[in-house]
Amino acid sequence: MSGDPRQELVEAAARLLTEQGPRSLSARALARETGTSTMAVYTYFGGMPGLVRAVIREGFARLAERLATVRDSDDPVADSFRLAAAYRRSAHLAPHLYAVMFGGSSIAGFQLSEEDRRIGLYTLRVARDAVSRCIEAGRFRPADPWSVTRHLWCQLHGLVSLELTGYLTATDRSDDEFRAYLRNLAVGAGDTPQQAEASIAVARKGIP
Amino acid sequence: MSGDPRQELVEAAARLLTEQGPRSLSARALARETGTSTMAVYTYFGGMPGLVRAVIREGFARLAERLATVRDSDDPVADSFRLAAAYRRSAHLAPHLYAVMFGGSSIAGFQLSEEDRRIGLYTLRVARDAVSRCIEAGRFRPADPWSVTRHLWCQLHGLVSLELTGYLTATDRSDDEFRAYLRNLAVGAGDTPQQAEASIAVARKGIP
DNA sequence: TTATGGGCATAACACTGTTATGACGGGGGA
DNA sequence: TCCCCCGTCATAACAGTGTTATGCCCATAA
Repeated sequence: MSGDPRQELVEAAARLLTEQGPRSLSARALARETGTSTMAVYTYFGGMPGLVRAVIREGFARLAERLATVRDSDDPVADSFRLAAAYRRSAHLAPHLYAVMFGGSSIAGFQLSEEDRRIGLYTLRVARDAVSRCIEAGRFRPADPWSVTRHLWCQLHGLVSLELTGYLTATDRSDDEFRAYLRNLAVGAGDTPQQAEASIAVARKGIP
Repeated sequence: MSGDPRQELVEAAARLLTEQGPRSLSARALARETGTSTMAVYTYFGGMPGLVRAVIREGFARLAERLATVRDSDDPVADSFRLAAAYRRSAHLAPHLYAVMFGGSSIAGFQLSEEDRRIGLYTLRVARDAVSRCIEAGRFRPADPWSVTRHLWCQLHGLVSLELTGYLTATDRSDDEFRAYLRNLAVGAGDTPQQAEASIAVARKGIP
C-alpha cells in the first residue's frame, strides 16, 4: 500500500484534480487523503506549486505514452490524424489536468516555468516526425516541419480548449465535426481535400 | 470622481486584473482600491463570482466594439483577416481578462455560465457575417457559415491561447508567422493559397 | 549506548471569501 | 414634524487557504 511517499502524494493530487476539480486540490485535503499532515507537501515538494509541477510532469509523461501508441504506417497524414485523436482523447480524460498543462489554469499560485513548457513541447516530437513524413511524401507543402507542427498543434489545442470550457455544444463536438476539422487542418497544411478525406477514412479504420 | 458605485467596482476590478494579475483580485484589495469595505461586493454583486461575471461581460462588450471598427470592403477574406487581427490584439491587450473570458481561468470560484458563453459567442456574429460573404463570393467552400466561423475561431483561439501561456517564442509570434497562420486557415476553409496571400496583402494595407 | 538528523504532527500567521450584526442616513407616510 | 423603514456599508467573526516555526519521534550511524 505505502510505497514512495512522493509518488503517493502525486497520485492523490492527480486523483483529486481529475475527480473533484482544481479547487479541491489543497494541502489539507491532500493530508487528509494520504493520512499524513500538510508538512509532507513541503518536505517533498517545497510547497503546493512544486507539487502541482510534479503532477503536470506526470501528465506530460502520460500524454507522451498515449501518443507513442500510434504506430507509423505508410500514410503519414493518417498517422497525424491518429495522433490528433489520441491527443484530444487524453485531454478529455483529464480536463483539469490538461487546463493546467496547456491552458494556463493556475492552482495555488502555480505558474508554468520555462522548463515546464520545454518538456511540454518535447512531448510533441512524435507529431513533428509524422509531419516531416507528410512533407517528404509530398502531401504537405514544403516548409519547416516544426513550424507546421506548431501551427497544427495550435489549431488542435484551440478546439480542445474550447470543448473543455464548454463553448462548443454536443453537436459541435460530434465525431463528424472533428473529422471535418482535421480535414481542414490538413488542407491548410497543403494536402488536397480528396487525399485528406481518404486518409481520414484510413485513420478511422486503424482505430479500434 | 464618484459615479455609479457598481461601475466603479467593475472598473477597479478590471484594472487590478489586467495590471496585477488574477491573484491580486480580491474583495479586500477591491475595498482598499475603492475606499469602501468588502461588503460593497456583496450588496452589488452578491459575491466575488458575480463581480467577475460583470467584469467579463464588460470584456465581451469591449471586444465587440473593437471588432465593430472593422468595416466591410469588397474583399471579404481580407475583412476576415482584419477581424482576426483585431481579436488577437484585444486578447494581447488584456491577457488575464481573455483567459477568464475564453480560457477557463477561474477566479475566486467563478465559472462561466451558459449565459456567459452565449454572450461570448454572440460577439462573434460579425465574424460569421464576414465568413458568409466569403462563401457567397466563392472564396470559401460552400458550408454552414456558422460552422466555418466556429472552426476558424477555434484555430485562432488556439494560437492566441498558447501565445498568452508562453508556449510560443518571440519568433513564433512574429507578424510573418501570424500571416502564414491566417493564410493556412483561409486555405483550410477553401480559399486558394494565391488568393489568400493577395487578401493578406490587402488587409495589411488597410490596417494603419 | 549515544548522538545526529530526517520525517512529520501541531500550532500559529497572514491571507482568502463569506456572513452576521449593527450603525448610519435619507426618503416616504402618518 | 415625527417616525419608521430600508438600502448602504463598516466591523468583526468564521471557515478555509498556503506557509512557517517549533519540537517530538525514531531510525540510523558512530
